[in-house]
Amino acid sequence: MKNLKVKLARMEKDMSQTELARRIGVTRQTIGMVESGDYNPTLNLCIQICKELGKTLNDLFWEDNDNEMV
Amino acid sequence: MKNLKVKLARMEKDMSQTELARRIGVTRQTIGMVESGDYNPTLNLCIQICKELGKTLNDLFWEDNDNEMV
DNA sequence: TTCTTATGTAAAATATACTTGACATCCATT
DNA sequence: AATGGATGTCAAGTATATTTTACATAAGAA
Repeated sequence: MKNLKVKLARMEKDMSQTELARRIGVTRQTIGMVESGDYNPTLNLCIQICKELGKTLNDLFWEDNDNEMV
Repeated sequence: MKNLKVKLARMEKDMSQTELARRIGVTRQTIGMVESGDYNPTLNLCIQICKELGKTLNDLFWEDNDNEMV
């Protein structure tokens, strides 16, 4: 299942996968896999993504709150 | 630097490293490294630890809130 | 004392995260 | 039509997370 939350947070910042990857110091492909794959990234990678996108771990990587009521 | 938050959360549940590891399906050493090492665990491992200990990613793995005021 | 449980640590093997390089498609410009 | 930016994907290589096995110490119970 896709991680739409990362993708959305990135697009809200008007940032390309390539740009996000460059800032973090990983490859474009790695970002792609985080967003679109059944993938198991490293905690440090998650944290760096969060910080670059101004989010927290719970925001982007904690269990899906997609169907959550406000 | 140590991750005291995981260790504390585990001890609050009166659970040994071995028991936590067994429930999660990893090795005792892995739990030990998470708690006491400069270590970069996998997101899935972090999530499983959180769920077993009744905590969230932010609780146990987000930046240190140790000096946080309540 | 002896036995057991909990923990720390270390070296070698295995599994897998991440890189590198490449090719393809789609879409917006020129 | 042609160029460039953004994304998807794939195969092979490298780095590192996790396992396995093992040994050691400390503390509590029998």
